[in-house]
Amino acid sequence: MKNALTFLQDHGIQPTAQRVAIAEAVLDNTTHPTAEEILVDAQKRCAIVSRATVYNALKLFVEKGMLRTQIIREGTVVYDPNTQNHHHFIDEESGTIIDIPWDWLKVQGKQNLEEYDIHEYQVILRGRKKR
Amino acid sequence: MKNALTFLQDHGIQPTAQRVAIAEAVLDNTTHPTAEEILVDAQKRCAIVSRATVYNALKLFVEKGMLRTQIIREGTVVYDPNTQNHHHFIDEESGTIIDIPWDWLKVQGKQNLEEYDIHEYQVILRGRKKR
DNA sequence: CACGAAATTAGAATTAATCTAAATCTTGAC
DNA sequence: GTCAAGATTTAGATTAATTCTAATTTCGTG
Ligand SMILES: [Mn+2]
Ligand SMILES: [Mn+2]
Ligand SMILES: [Zn+2]
Ligand SMILES: [Zn+2]
Repeated sequence: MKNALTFLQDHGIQPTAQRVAIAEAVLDNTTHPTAEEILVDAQKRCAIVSRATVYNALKLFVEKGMLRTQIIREGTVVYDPNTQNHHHFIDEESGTIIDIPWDWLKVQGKQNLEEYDIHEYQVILRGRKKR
Repeated sequence: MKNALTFLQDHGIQPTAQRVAIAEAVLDNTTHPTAEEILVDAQKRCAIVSRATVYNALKLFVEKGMLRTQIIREGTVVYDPNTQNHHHFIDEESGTIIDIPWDWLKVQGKQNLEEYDIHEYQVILRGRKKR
C-alpha cells in the first residue's frame, strides 16, 4: 500500500489536498481506471476536487513518471500505476483489463525488426477469463 | 489491388456508390486511417458521401469481416483492411502505424495463462523507424 | 409505375478531453 | 508578519470523435 503523500514528494510534486486524494484514488488501483472514475473516487476522499484538476494532476503524474497511460480501451485513456514493463489481458465480456507479469511471456524474433529502433513493447491479449 | 465492388459483393454487402467509394478509400490503405481520413478520401472519389454514411458503412464493413478496428491511437479508432493476424509498430515521432507480419515474432509462455481463454493477441511495439 | 425496405443525410446530441481566464493558495523575500 | 510572484484550482466554454434522430432519397421487385 503506497503512501500517497510520500509518493508525491518522492516524485517532486507539491502535495496539495487535491493531489493527495487523486493519488490515493489511482496508486493502488489495479483496474486501469479512467479519469472520470478517478474523479469519482477522489471526490469520495472528502476533498473538493474538480474535473479540470483531475486531468491536470493525472497529466503531471504521468510527466513525473508516477503513472503511465495505456491506449487499450476504445474512446478513453486509462491510467496505470504499474510503471514496470508488463502485458495486458482484456476480458472481452466485461472489458476488464488485467496486468500480465512481464516474465510470463517471451517475445522472440525481434532481430527481424532491424530497421526499427524499439523503445518499448507489450503483448495485448483478448479473450475470457475462466471461472 | 482489391476490386471494391467485387469485395463488397463477396461480403454480402449491397454495393451503393457511397459504399464503393468508402471501400476504395480503405481497402488498399495500409496507413490505418481514421473515419475522418476515409471520409476525405471517399469524397475525392467524386461521390456525394456524408460523414454519417462513412460511419455507418465502416461499422457494416467491420461486422461483415471486411475490415477490423484497432485501438492503437489515442482519441480515435483506426481502420485496418488487413484482417489476418499481425502485429503493429508505432513510430513515436510521426504516429505512423506499420503492420508487422505475424511470423516475424513468436510469443512464448502462453501456458502461464491457463486461467485465460485467449481469443486473439498481438504485440504492439513503439519506437522509431530507422533511416 | 408503385410500394415497402434499405440507404443516406444534415444536424442534434453525447462524451472525453482541453482550454481559458479568473479566483485562491503558497512561498520566500523583506 | 506582510505581500507580491508564482503555483494551483476551478467553472464553464470549446473542441473533436462518434452516435443518434428523424426526414428524405434510392433501390429492388412485382
Ligand atoms: Mn475503467
Ligand atoms: Mn490516420
Ligand atoms: Zn497495466
Ligand atoms: Zn494493421
